[in-house]
Amino acid sequence: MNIKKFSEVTNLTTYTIRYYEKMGLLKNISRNNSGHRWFTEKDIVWIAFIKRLKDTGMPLEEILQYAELREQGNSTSEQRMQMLQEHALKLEENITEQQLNLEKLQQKITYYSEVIKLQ
Amino acid sequence: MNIKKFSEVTNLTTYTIRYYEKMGLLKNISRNNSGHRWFTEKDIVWIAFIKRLKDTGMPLEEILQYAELREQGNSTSEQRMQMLQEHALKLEENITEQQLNLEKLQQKITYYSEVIKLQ
DNA sequence: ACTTGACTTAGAGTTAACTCTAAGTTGTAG
DNA sequence: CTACAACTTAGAGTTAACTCTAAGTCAAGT
Repeated sequence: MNIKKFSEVTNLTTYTIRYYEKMGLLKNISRNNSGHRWFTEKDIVWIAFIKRLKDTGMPLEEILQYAELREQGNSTSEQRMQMLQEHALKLEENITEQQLNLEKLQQKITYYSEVIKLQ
Repeated sequence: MNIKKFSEVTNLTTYTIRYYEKMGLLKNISRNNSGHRWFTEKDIVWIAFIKRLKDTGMPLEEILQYAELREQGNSTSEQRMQMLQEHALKLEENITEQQLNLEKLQQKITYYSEVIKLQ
């Protein structure tokens, strides 16, 4: 598919897609015979994974490191696994923290509803 | 306490504290007789709340709106409660999403450990 | 009196992650 | 064969949230 279609499928703007390619997150994107990018299923899967890492708070620079290890093939599996393990641990901690934050907010909301009742 | 001490207590740099004041998040900070800011317990509590909103993904602009309602006194309690309710809802959704993300990452880690075992 | 160090201000600089512009090329429809 | 839309590139501009600089004031210690 062309970049327009890919941008619809991935929900990224064409700007962002080219930016990701320029910074090295997307490699070996094939081109059709008029020099335009041609994206495939594999690219969709890879972008989905990038988005998951990003949405869970991994900075693009770190995702780039992962991408570069991936580029080097199977010999880097262990390093990549380790990156994911560390990230998953941070994520777990973050979820716990957010659950506490949510509780505190709900307490404050309850407090507000008491105050409003008395007005 | 002076800004140095306040920065230690709140874990914000003095730059950030002045920035928050300049943008309107901190109002009516008192001054000592040489014109230096003088922070109190109330300011610590308020900063802690700002940080909670920020850490749960609320942009400073929105926190500023909240701060301005707060400034206007009790008549805005209902609006503030509504802001918090909407925010808490988003946070709840986000936590659910992150839990799914964590599961997916853990699946990937499991997959990696299988691959590595076979190498 | 003078140095030192913490404070003050306005405003400039930085960083991450986009987002856009300008100038040019290519493929298809009329 | 010409208009037009979609693509290409390099590089500039934007936004949020800081982060720092420069130039100055002030209080305490020697």
